[in-house]
Amino acid sequence: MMRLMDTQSPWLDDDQQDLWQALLTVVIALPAALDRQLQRDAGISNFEYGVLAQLSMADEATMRLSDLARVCDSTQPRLSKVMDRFEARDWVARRPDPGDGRYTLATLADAGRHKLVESAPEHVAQVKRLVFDPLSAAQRRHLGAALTRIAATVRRETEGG
Amino acid sequence: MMRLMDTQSPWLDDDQQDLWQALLTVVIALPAALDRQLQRDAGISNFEYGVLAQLSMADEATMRLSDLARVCDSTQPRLSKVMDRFEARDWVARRPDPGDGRYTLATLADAGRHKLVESAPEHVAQVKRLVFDPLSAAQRRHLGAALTRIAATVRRETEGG
DNA sequence: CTTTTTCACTTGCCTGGGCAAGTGAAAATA
DNA sequence: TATTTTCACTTGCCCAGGCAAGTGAAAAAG
Repeated sequence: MMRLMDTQSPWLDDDQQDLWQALLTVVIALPAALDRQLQRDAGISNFEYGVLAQLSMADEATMRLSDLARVCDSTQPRLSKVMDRFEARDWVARRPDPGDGRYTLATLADAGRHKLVESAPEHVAQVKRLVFDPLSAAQRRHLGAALTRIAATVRRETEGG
Repeated sequence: MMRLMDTQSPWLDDDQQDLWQALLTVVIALPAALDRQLQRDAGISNFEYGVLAQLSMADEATMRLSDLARVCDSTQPRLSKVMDRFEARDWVARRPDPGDGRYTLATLADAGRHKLVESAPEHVAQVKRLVFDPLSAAQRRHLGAALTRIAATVRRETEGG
């Protein structure tokens, strides 16, 4: 029930239903599993880890908050509050962009980089165990290609409104 | 930086990094996009939609809460609070399992089924647009296979502790 | 039969995050 | 130059969800 087979119908067919269920499990349970590991071992969330990692990869470990929000798939208020916490622990520093006072530049501080380097190995191991180990090399390639397309579509949806 | 190429290293190589970034975007931005659509059009979250859908597919539209929590990848407190809201709107009814008073049976009520049927078309259309339309038939098969493996691994992680 | 343990579920407390309104800076308009 | 609009970011209010403690029922132990 709740699904008809006609390909033109508004419903999903059986194969689509299976894919969709698997994707739902992944988008719900995978972040939860990553959060549990990082919270237990490092006291930070998966999202916070991502913010530190993105900053660390930027030139001079510095980015505008709006750019950082975009690459982290974050809203501005959410990132703003994460930066409040990070600044309180001296993991990052904020300052107005000298070129345009509307922007704010965030720079990863030593303590923040240390936190990232310290928590990375266990986190990466968890990612490998949950995502890469179950797949063959070919499956990884296919998965990467498919996810890249979906990610691009979702990003357009998010930004375009 | 933050990534070395050695396959034995604790880091991800470039291809893995790309896959991982795409997966992060999907697990973060896809639920957000689904939530926005459902919240706007139906006033419910993606998770709440999933609860209604799972119940609707069960025999007699009735399930034990613990089973429902499992198929929805939910904790028990989270599901318990969703059921509070649903019961307040007469979308579901809860009663003790006659066979074992520790379990609670949840049954989808008419109003709940109506809500599901009413909100399904736009939601399914959104899923098709964001997930299926960007992919070829072959990519869908490959994606389904890969996600099924990852989902199984994550479920084991979640249940096994 | 009584007591203890093990369940399934719920409740309370606290934090994270969404949205909408507020602030301050730069650009556009007059 | 003065005013308005646009932009990047922050703040306040509210609600969802995680965790740990609490409740009530069934099984196990005595």
